[in-house]
Parts: sequence; structure tokens; C-alpha cells
Amino acid sequence: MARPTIADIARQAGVSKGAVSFALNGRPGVSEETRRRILGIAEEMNWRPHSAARALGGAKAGAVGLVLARPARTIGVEPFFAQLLSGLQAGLSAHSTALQLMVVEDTAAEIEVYRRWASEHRVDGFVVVDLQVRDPRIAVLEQLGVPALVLGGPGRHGTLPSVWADDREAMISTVNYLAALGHRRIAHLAGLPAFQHTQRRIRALRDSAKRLGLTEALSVPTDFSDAEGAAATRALLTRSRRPTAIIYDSDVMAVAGLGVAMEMGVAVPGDLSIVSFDDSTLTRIVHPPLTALSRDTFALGEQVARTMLAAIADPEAVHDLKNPTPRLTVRESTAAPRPE
Amino acid sequence: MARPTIADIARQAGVSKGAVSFALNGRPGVSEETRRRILGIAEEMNWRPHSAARALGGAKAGAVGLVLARPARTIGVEPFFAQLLSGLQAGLSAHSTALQLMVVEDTAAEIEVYRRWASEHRVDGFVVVDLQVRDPRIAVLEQLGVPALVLGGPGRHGTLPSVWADDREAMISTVNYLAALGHRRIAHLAGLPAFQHTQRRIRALRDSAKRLGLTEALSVPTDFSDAEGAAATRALLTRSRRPTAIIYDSDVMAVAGLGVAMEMGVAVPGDLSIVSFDDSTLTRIVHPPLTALSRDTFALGEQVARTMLAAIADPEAVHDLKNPTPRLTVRESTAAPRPE
DNA sequence: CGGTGGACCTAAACCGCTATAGTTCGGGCG
DNA sequence: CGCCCGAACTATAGCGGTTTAGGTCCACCG
Repeated sequence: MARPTIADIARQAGVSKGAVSFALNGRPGVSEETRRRILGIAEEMNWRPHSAARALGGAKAGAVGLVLARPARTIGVEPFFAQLLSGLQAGLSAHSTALQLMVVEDTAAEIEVYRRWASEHRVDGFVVVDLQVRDPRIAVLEQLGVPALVLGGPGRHGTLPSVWADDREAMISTVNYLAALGHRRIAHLAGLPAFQHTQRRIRALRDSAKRLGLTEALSVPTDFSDAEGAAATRALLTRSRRPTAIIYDSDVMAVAGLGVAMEMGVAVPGDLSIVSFDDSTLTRIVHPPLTALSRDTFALGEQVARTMLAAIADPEAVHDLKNPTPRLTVRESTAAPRPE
Repeated sequence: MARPTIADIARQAGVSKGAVSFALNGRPGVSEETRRRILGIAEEMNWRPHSAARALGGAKAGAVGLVLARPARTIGVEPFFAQLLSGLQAGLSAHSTALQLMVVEDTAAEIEVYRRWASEHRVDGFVVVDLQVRDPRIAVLEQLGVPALVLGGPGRHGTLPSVWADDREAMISTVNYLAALGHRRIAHLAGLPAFQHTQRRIRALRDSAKRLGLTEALSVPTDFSDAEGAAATRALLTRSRRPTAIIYDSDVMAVAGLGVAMEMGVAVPGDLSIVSFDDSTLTRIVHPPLTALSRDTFALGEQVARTMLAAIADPEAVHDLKNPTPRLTVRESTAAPRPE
């Protein structure tokens, strides 16, 4: 038989389609005995619900949408996203919900996809990442009326619930650590200035520097690419009074920076300490392994999945959720600076 | 209005639902004038098709499935997949087809997902990667009757069409290059032996070694992880007569190997030449940058997308498609071995 | 002038499932 | 004994499209 439908099961069981539907969905309306019989037949016929038919009756689509706006060729080396994705996956598939993924060129295209998927009933909710400073997506999502969850914050994200971690706190603890080692000139290779978390980290560094009385604490914005990470590192290391420590906003940039240091004959950690704001295999496989802010990105993904599913079930009941602050994992790329 | 349906449009236009459907899908049955009027109204009402309703009528689901079987926490740093994914994305979304992604623990779970998605009509076809030696997925997919496309080959993949690149040829050219530099003891850190492409590369190395009369050409199987890559490298470099060149089956392992060499004080490329079988940003950001086999993985993804869509349109018309052989990009990690 | 055929549409069935308004029937109660 | 009620089902109406079997109307032909 091609594809059994509940009508087939009903015929086989000698009951109506409605009874079968009741039985299969565990709702009252059939006796325990009949339910068992129907479930048995369904099992035997290897029946599975037709997702489209379910979705049509106004029910759930059984999928969550994630749209990433970045030039298509660049999701190359971003362990963070890959990890997040796995966690999200795991969390969703535990409740047999699928992840609908799409990579687009820019935010305008991203918004267009939100509109389309929402009106096509293709997904039950959206996960939004890379929160921007004045994020145009927020208003659109609020208006679409589809549950949406923001990854990132705190900060302006309208009425949408969010899952976030305290990267201000993380930055402060990192600077404290470097200052305790004796560093007085610290540089920060930041990410895209349009992102809220970039701004938060820059501010945290500035505040820390003031409080600790550091000689220098410079944030250099980049586009997160290895190329800009390398170029900015080269520029910093060429200056007459170069920083003794650099904090990189991503592992990819940190590794690229390490490469530049080696190429220029700058010893790590002897002449330069390096800290990565993201941890991943990447920071561990290079030599020396990098001191980094670790967090369980996979678990974060699962967390997001759980919260998303809760938001789908009842949008009112979900509120902002704070994740553990990333903790510094000290490896071999940081040390006290050489005495001048 | 909540969500316009074709019935709303029909009412507005004063025609039947059927006429609207004809008009919107560009099929004969309505006059050019009426069609324009209907399209105008649909545009004005901001109508979008309800994907579930479409799928229900036996039509396409508008999505392609990709299931990856790997322990969820490990898709961390695999630039190859990320790149492939972007290309796939780009190719599919150009024909407004979505990508349904799922990461599962093992092949058994993967097969279960194929079954479920096929019977739920959730996707129109599958892309299969990581072809194994005796791959149990092939038979299942053939039997499910859903178009499926294998990435990898040549080799046994039943009647399913495939898109592949010649990694035998690539391995041979790499070994030729190293031999020309003067290397006589070459090691190969291979991937999982269960994969067809691993076997092909191992065989290619063995054949090359025999033809060129190399002193040693050893393939060491690993699980593709950075940890095993590092461990195997350490073991190789500890031997009394160590290899003068190592070919790594993935960029992650190559970078990990480079880290081990540095840690052990083995100069690259002075004492050891390193070649990576995958190219990515990763191989470029480390120091020294690694010689690697490059291919346009993004383009490969697009290619797969195109072929997949063709297979969905007409499964009969699609045949195996060979992609350009990866070409060696020489960087600074390879050089002639020190004279003994 | 009846018949024919094509262009343009309409009405209605159908896809698989859910939701809801009956219908049947057995049993408790006054 | 008749009445009412709840449990267990059945019958049926959608959900939003696509598709197919007609139904008109009109030009054209013999």
C-alpha cells in the first residue's frame, strides 16, 4: 500500500476516521480497548501523520525557523554557530520539531524570509540571532504575530523574549585577569559595531580600564573576518608602543592574530598575551593553545530550543532567560608581560 | 484581514477559486485580462500560498532534507560542511526551496529520519553525504521512492545519482608533488575507514607509493577529530625514522598536527612538510599557512542543489556528475626535506 | 439554422487530518 | 417504566489549495 491514511486505519479497525484521530492523539472519545486496537493497527501499517495535512487544519507546522544574514560564502569557520546549531537541533528534535535553516545575504532579505515563512505557515516560530543596535527585525516580528526568540541581550529587543549571557561581566573578568598579570596596555579586536554585544563589550572594556587605571585600552572594530583580524593585529603590533595583550571577539580572529604574531616574530605569550572571547576546538588545536572565555554553546542551543518550544506553546508565559556567564579558561597564550 | 486565501481573492475579483488558482500559477484557463486583474488583487492583498495546503494536494513540499549523522557536539569546526551548506542553501533558495536540516547521533537514527520525513511528505528529496563502504542508507532510500542524491563517489551507491569529485586523482597529484620535492617517507592521516572516500585515498596513496618507489607510505585511520589527529601526529613524530611529510585528510587535523609539531620543536616545513586535503580559512590563518587541496566547496553545494532540483523534477533524467578535481594550492608548509 | 468546437469559467471533489455536532446505547434514578 | 445523562462513536464540515468535469457563450461551418 502506498501510504496509509487514517481512513485506511479506520476501515481496517471498523471505526470512523474521527475515532482513529482521537485514538492516535491520545484524546478522550474512545475506550481504552479501542484505542489500543487502533494504535496496534496504525503501528502495523506503519502509519505516520502527514505533516501538511496537520498544518492545514490550523495546527502547528512542526518546524522552527532560523535565518542567518551573512554573505553566503562566509559561514566558513564559525565554530560558535555550528555548535549552537547542533544544540538547537538536539533540543528541537527531542520534541520532533524540525529546524528550517536559511542563509541570506542581508537583513532586508532576512526580513523578507520571515514574512514569507510566516504567511506560508512554514514554521511555528523564529530564532533571531546577531541582535543589532537598532534592529529593524524586531518590529517586523512583533507585527507578524509569530513567536520569536532573541538570542542575545540584554538590550532593546522590544517585547520579544530573549535568551542571553552576560558578556559584560565576562569582559570585565577577562580584563581583571590581564590587569592582575600586570598588563597595562590592552587592545580589543571587536566585532561589527552594529551588533549590540559588540557595543556592550567595548563599553565594558572602557569602564574596566578606567576603574583599573590602565594606560591604554583600545577597541578596534572589525567585520569578524580572519582577514580583518589579521590586518588589525598587524597594525597594532607595528606601533611603537604596542599592546601587551589583545582580546579577540572571536576564535577565528584570535587564531589569525596568533598567526600574525608568529610571522612577525612576536612571542606568545612572552611578548603578547592573547585571549579569545569564544572558545572552541580551534583555540585548543593551535600552538600555544589560547586562553579563552568558555561557555557551553551546545547547551545554549538546547536552552534556546526549549525556550522556543515553550514560547510556541504559550507566548505569554515566556520571559527573558539568563545563561551562565562565560568563564575564563586559562591556557598557554597568556602570561605576565615582560618588565619594561 | 487575517490571512487572505484564494477564496478572498476570488470573491474580490468576482470569479471562482479555480480561476484564481489558474491565474496565480500561470496555467491556461483564464484570459490574459482576467489573469492580470487577479494578479493585481493578489498583490494588493499581499497573498502568499499556504505551503501546507499546496503540499496536501499531492504537490511538492518545497523543501530538501539533509541529515547528518555525527555526535551532535562534533560539528564544531568543519569548514567543509559549513561551506557546503551555504552553497546548498544558495542553490536551493534561488528556486525558493528550503533546506530541512537535522543532525542525529548515528546512521540508524538517520535512516529513521528519512523514513519519517518521507512519510510525512516533509521534503521532496534527500541529499546524502558521508558515503560509507557498505552503506545501509542506500537501500532504504531506493525503497522509499523519494529522490535522493549522493554526494561522493564513484563507488557503490546503487541506483541513486551522485555528484562527486576525483579524490583519487587529487591524492596522486599530491604524492607526486611531495615525491618531486624529494620526500621518500610520507604518512597519511586518514579519516574514518568506514567512509568510501577514505578507502579511495588510502588506495591511491598505496598505488602511488609503489609506482614512485617510495621508502614508506603509511595510512593511519582516525575519526577525523582534532584529538586523534594530534595524537597520531605525536606518535608519528616520536618514531625513530619519522616521516618527512604528512598528508592530513581534513584541515582540522592538519592544524592540530601543526600544533603538535610546534610543541615538539619539529620545524615546518624544515623538518616536516604538511599538506591538508581540505582547504579553508583555517589553513590560511595559521602560521605557516598550509599547502592544501583546494576546491570550491560553495560551488559544489550549488551544484548539488541544482542536481537535486533536477532530480525532483524528473528522477529519470539525472545521472552522475563529476566535479573538478581539487587542485593543490602550495603555501609555506611544504618544502624539500633536509638531506640525510 | 443546427451542429461543432474552442475559449473562458464555475462548481465541486479531493488531499489527510482535526474539530464539532450529532447519534446510539446502556444504565442509574425517581 | 420512562427519562435523562454520559460514554463511545459516527458523520460531516472545514483547512487552502489543485484539479477535473462540466457549462456558457459565441464564432464558424456545412
